[in-house]
Amino acid sequence: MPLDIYDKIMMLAKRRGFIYPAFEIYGGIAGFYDYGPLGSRLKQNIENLWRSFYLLKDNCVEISTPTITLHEVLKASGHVDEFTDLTVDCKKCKASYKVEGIIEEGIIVEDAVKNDRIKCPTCGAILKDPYPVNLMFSTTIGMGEGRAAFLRPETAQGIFTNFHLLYRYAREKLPFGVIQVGRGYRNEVSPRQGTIRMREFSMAEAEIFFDPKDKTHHNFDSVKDKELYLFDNEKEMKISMGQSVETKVINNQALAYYMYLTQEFLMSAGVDPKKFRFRKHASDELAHYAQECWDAELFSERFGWVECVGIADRSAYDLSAHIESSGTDMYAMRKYSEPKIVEVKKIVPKMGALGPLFKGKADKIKTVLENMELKESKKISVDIDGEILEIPDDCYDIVETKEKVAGEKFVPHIIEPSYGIDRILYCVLEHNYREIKKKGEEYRLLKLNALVAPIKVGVLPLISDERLVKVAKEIDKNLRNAGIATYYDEGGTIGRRYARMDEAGTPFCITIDHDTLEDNTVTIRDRDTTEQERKKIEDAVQYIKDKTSQ
RNA sequence: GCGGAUGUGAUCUAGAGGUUAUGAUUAGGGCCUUCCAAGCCCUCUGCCCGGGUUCGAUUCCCGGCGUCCGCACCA
Repeated sequence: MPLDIYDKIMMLAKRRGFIYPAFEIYGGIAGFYDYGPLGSRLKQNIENLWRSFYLLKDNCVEISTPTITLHEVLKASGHVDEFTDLTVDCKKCKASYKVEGIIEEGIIVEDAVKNDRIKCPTCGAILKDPYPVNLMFSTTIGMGEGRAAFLRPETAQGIFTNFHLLYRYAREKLPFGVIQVGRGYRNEVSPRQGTIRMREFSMAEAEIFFDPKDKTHHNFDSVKDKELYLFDNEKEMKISMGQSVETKVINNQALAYYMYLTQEFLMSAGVDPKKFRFRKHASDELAHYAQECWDAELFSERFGWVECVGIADRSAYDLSAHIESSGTDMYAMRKYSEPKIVEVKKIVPKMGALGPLFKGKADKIKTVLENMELKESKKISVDIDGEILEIPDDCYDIVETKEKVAGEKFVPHIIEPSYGIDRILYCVLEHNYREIKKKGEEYRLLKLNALVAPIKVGVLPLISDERLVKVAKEIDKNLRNAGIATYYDEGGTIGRRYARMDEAGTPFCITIDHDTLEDNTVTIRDRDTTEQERKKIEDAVQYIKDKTSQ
């Protein structure tokens, strides 16, 4: 079989130090890859470019939380239950299935298991002994029993569990956004598509907290004429931001805005616009927490359309879950323009009467009474640990007071753009890989965008003449001191060195020749045109800086 | 997870039950060299792992792991 583009990219990636299979000397393990020197830097550059969009353009803040996450967090978030699939194998035809997927409609999984109602969809045999499969890596914290924990399947929960603190940090104003860049872990059943599906992967997530009554975005007007490439599972369309929200193709401004930001980011990272689209999730493929979700998909010649970014409206799901499960107040306040005066009828317990009558239970009764909604019925009874107690009239007063109410409490909604960095990185490599013929010979190059290229400039003395080498090394040092990633090379011929830089995706090369010694000029070679321009050394440095800084 | 195919330096590849396992590319050193993988000389790196059969296994058999294809899975 001829090598396809994936094979070629993985070959180049390994040879040039972008991507290696992890633990290869011990046989390797599916779903794990190492980033080599160039890959690491490319990944960092992509991540930092992403940060510049969210931290600077959108004014989010960044936090960093542990990858090991307490069981309680993921139980509350729904991952423990939703990530666990009851699986069953057919001994006859050796297939395995999710129980949920193959039982008759309307039957509960537990009942199906109990009553032998799971049939193999292929051969019809009755299937027995289902077993749970959880896609999260589990571990324990501490010695002995310890506390149950998982490696996080997403970075988002680390942001949610800090919401009340971050809300204070944002000085109690919505909307605000928090980002996190880090590793996530999923114990995939059979990861098979290189860095597209890894068991440990890098993700960049933003969680933007909104008042559910106001999902507008303050930048929306300035970009409302920009167009988005959308695919609603039937047809592709190009539609302006403003129109997409008006016609409810996209539910709200905020969602549309982060889609736009995503599109801009991916283009700056060097994605081919012809291999990009947003696809809307059908209702049956939505994650357990999502209300609406758009994926940014990038086209791979090997893998087809690959989901690289998910932009979901998670509504109040996560914060509500953590409020209920932890008891922490994670509400936000919608302040009235002026405080409202509200007349309130309150029950004020008389402890002098309650105490002697109910003794040890009096304190609990007091708490219940104080939090009770006052109803019309005359008799008041309370439920204390399952015991219904009637409270005589003389144990409390009903007091009418006027209270100032500053606003109403609500659970913020969350819009979550979530990026799979490794997938984006692979697609960027694939979209920018070129093969051309040079003098009849195969010639490979990576046309990486200068913003993300791991090496910004190759510094090359035309020949290994001592005088040229000396100047070249000096220029190289100055460039690095100016914060520009360089690669100094004096080995072999100049053509070979250009070729090396082309394969590494380096956008520029500075060549030091004999004229340099005369007049302090160098040539700058452009990777994509191979054309050269002669400039003063200082101008060349400035030129490279301008072209490559994020 | 199931079935099939497959595994030789960093990369691509030849090979046979038996001395020191091909060739090319890359990489390193040298000569040469005033702009796109030129040439010449030298050099480094390898039979996926474990077990079995055999006097002898990188080669045959079994298992594991990796990769690829199909099925299932991918919240």
